[in-house]
Amino acid sequence: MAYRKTPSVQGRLDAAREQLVDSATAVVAEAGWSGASVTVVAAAAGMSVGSVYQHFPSKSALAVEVFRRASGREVRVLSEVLAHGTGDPLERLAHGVEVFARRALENRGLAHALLAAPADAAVGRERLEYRRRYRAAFARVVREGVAEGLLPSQDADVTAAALTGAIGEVLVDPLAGPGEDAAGALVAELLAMSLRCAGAPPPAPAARPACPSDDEGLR
Amino acid sequence: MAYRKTPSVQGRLDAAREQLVDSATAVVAEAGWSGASVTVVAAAAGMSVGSVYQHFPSKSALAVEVFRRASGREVRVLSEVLAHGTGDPLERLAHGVEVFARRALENRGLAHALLAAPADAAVGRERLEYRRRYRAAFARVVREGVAEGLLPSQDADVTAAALTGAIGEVLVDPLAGPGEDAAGALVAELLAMSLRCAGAPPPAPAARPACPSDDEGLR
DNA sequence: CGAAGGTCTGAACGGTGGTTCACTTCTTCG
DNA sequence: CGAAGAAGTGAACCACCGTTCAGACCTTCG
Repeated sequence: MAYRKTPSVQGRLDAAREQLVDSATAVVAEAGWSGASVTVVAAAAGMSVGSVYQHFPSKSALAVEVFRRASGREVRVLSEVLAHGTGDPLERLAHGVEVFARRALENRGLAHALLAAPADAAVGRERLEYRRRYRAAFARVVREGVAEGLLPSQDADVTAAALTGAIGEVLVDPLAGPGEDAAGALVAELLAMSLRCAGAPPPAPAARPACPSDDEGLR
Repeated sequence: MAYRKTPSVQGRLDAAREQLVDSATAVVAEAGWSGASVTVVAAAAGMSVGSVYQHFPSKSALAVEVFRRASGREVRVLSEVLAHGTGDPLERLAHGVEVFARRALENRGLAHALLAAPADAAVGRERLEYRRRYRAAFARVVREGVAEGLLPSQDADVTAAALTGAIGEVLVDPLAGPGEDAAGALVAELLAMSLRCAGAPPPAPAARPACPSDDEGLR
């Protein structure tokens, strides 16, 4: 034998793979799945088409990896907030919705690709799986809220599905357009809606003890 | 001239076009947009590939027609119930959600194709438009509810988007599997969730004004 | 009937885009 | 250095699918 894989080579290989996945993610966020042809992705990663197939057996496999990484990040963040955040279940739910929505709004392209954009079959299957995880995370905190008497008895899975769908729907459409300041208001509304959806007691009408956030017309 | 289009010929033509759209709809409901190649659709309609192009200038145009017809039916039914049904806005909202969900569950394949399945760009654009209509219909009744003091002040568009998204999400996944009886329970839960989402007063606890909201541990 | 002018057919075409592979370039180690 | 063998390249390949078109077949009316 006159050649063996040395650590530096392996490092370069790993880095190239990383670079490939990152570039592909950027392309997907920018141009959607349909715009992410092997040719384009390879070019973005600064490698040849053939090299792509050194790292992944097929375009589908690469797409799935891209999806998993990005979705994995989001699920992790959301779960963390919902499960191990501070405050009672309601506060955590509120915080979770806000974080989820804010992150999505900050990277609309990627969010759209992950949540809604047309994708090939393999990615579609993965998407179902990850939606299930979003829902599981929401469902858990809803169940906790019910158990603690903060929320009315309900089917937590349906509520969780609704939250996932609702947030996705609100985000998919240019409801807020490219606006940045509108995003804040949108998130606030989304949050209020989410709490109602889970059956949290209404904040304002009950009594306004210490909530000075009345609509003072500030756009 | 020695030939002019006679009514019977025109009738045959129209019938063929109808047949084509219906068959295409069936194929889409069964196999999704990706399974609806021109070849397959033509075969299903009992005509040759070439004839398809006598009725539509392109595959996209046919797909859009299929989408419009099916979605148009749903929007019409939903709007009718929401806008001109009986009862106050809350009752109409409840009824609307139920009708929407029940119809979708009765034809999951088509519902999925209309609401969620990957489709080509033209259909995607159309989908955005129709989602807007669903939302407009929901938003209207929510606004009425707010105006009549039945619902708390809120951004009706966000709530409407949430309802659309929530129902879609609940339907997309095999939450209820192929079950028939489970559908009833699912619709009931969906309905309760929708009312909460819009901020309708809780049904059971409200009825007991004397603050008897004790958690009696029921499940 | 038969000429005129439709409708209908399906094999062939062309564009797109994933995949391959013969070849070049680089790295390792005796 | 130079043999061995991996990494890297990109033009060619191929499968798929929407679209076309030359000809077959049908309907109308003088």
